[in-house]
Order: sequence, then C-alpha cells, then structure tokens
Amino acid sequence: MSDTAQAILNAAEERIRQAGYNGFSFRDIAADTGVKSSSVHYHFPTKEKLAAAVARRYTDRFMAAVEDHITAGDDVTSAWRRAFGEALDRDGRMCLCGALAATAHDLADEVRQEVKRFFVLGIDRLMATGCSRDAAIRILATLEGAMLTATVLDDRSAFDSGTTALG
Amino acid sequence: MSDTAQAILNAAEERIRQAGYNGFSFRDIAADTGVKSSSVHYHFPTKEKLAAAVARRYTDRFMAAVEDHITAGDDVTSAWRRAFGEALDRDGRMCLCGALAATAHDLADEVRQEVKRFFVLGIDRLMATGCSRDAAIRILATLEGAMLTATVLDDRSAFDSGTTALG
DNA sequence: GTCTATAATTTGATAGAC
DNA sequence: GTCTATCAAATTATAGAC
Repeated sequence: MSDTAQAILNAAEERIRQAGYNGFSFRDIAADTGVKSSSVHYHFPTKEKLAAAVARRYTDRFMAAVEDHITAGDDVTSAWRRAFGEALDRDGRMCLCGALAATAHDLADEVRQEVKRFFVLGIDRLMATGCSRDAAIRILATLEGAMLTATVLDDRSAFDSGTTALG
Repeated sequence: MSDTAQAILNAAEERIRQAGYNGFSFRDIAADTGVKSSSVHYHFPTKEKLAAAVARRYTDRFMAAVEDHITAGDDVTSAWRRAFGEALDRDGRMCLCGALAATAHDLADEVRQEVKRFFVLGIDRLMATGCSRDAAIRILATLEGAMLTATVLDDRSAFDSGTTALG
C-alpha cells in the first residue's frame, strides 16, 4: 500500500465520518491529498471500492484497539467504551461504520457488507466473554447511539453520560 | 399546507431516512410525487428549508406519539421504546433525526438545529419524569443505536434485543 | 400552482500523454 | 503513478409562460 493510497484512505475516512457516503467526491479527496481526481481513481477505481476499503481498515484498526485495551487489563465492555471514546476524541467525529450504517439501505452491497462486518464482529466479540446476545447488542447500540448523540449535541460529555452505566 | 406540500414532505422524509441529506435530489422528490422539480421548489425554495421542515414535522409527530403512549398507560421509557419500534415497523427505516444526526457536522445550521431539537426534547422529556440526565441520554442513545443496528443488520429483532433491558 | 427550459456547477469515471 | 482533458449525467436553483 503506497503512501498516496494511505493518504487517500485517511482523507476518505474523515470525509465519510463528517458527511456520509454521499457527502464527498473524488475531487474532495484529491484536494485533501494534493493529487488529481484521476490519480484517486488509479488507486481506487470506483467510489464503492474506496468506501469498502475505508470501512475494512477502520474495522480492523478498531478491533485491534479493543484487543489492546483488553490486554492492558480492561474488561471487554470498558475496552469497547474506551475505543469509542478515543475515536471521538481523536477525530471529533462520528464512528465511520455508524455514519455509513445510517444509510445502510442505500449502500452498494460491497460497502454494506463491510459495515455489517463491524457490527457482527462487535457482537461476536462481546458474546465471546459471556455476554448474552441481547446484552451484546445493547452495549454496541448504546455506544453507537451515545456517539451519535454527542455528535448532534456537539458535546463530548454526552458520550460519557450515555455510557457510564455500561461499566 | 396543501396536499402537494404534504406529499413532498412524505417523499422527502422517506428519502432522507433511506439515504440521508446528501442522498436525495429535488428530481427524486418530484418523481415520487408526480410533479416537476420546479414545483417542489415552489413549495420549499431550498433543500435546507425542505429538510428542516421534514425534521420539524417528524419531531412534532414523534413527541405526540410518545405522549399518546404515556396517556394510554405506558411508563415513559416504554412509551419511547414503542414510538421507536413503530417508526421501524411502519417504515422499515432509520429514525429520520438519527439519519440526519449522523452527518450533523455537515448540515446547514437551519437543519442541524431542528435535528438537535429532537434530541434535546427527548432528553428533557425523559428527565421530566425523574430520570437523571445520564439515564435520559443513555435511554435515547440506546434506542437510536438499536435502530441503527437493526438497520445495518437488516434484522428487526435486533431492535428488540438491544432495548428489552430498558424496561 | 405547475409547467418548459435552462443556467451554472459538480459528479463518477475514462482516454491517453508523460 | 500522475497528469491534462474530457465525457455524460446529475445537481440546485431560477426565469417566465400558462
């Protein structure tokens, strides 16, 4: 993966988290990274492929961060809460997969499958430590919803307020 | 409010819930309602005004539904849960204000204020019955997040699973 | 109120030179 | 790998006839 391809993924992730799949263009990404839009197409031939690659990388990184927190001693719920909180602090934006999930019915199959993967892996990981399926869904839903609420209220503390009861 | 204006609001609500603010056009709405796009502009001069009107009507209707459930004997949390579940059943789509909140940082002020109103009124209403602020945010976040999860998994039962523990 | 027509811009994507 | 140039289509919005 070249530096340019990585810069493109970084720019696309930021744009999608701010404005969703339909809220950015190849020219936006080109301007963000200092190349021309045709060069963006060279690395990612279609918008669907680009968004799918962004979602896949985001999910992989997110799951790795969760595992790191667990290794460092967090219980699984706290590890998830911390990973979400860090994404909010670092970027001040919505969860990438949450932003895409909001328009799931409008996404191309390839993109939707990657977004769905984030949620399925999350539920599976929470269940692997003894959570019931209901509890796993509730925890993930609360975290995504708290991030959504913090985003619309433009108030980071709303995320903490909404998720303290999780543990 | 004319029949045409109401049909436009209906179509715009459906489109936004499926694809977000950036996922529909005046021509889409025109095709949905059987008029020309210039006629849509006659009723709602700009896309911002149209989306703001949709969000305002959605919030007013949603809050009225919650009050109806409370009058019918539900406790406040169950009333909210039922209102969300009905929106999911009736339309099979994301909450309109949740769909818009996901791209809150990209919305025009006029639209963002209306979306924020949904969340602020929701938190206030929950707090009015004795909830702490933390609990109110947590309940609303869990409901929005469960709707998001059900949308991306394309599985209505995920909404029930994520929200049973609320009461 | 709705229409036709159109302006001005942006979009995803491609061809071909270097 | 990146560029210039371009295409065909779609976008928000407006002017003016009826």
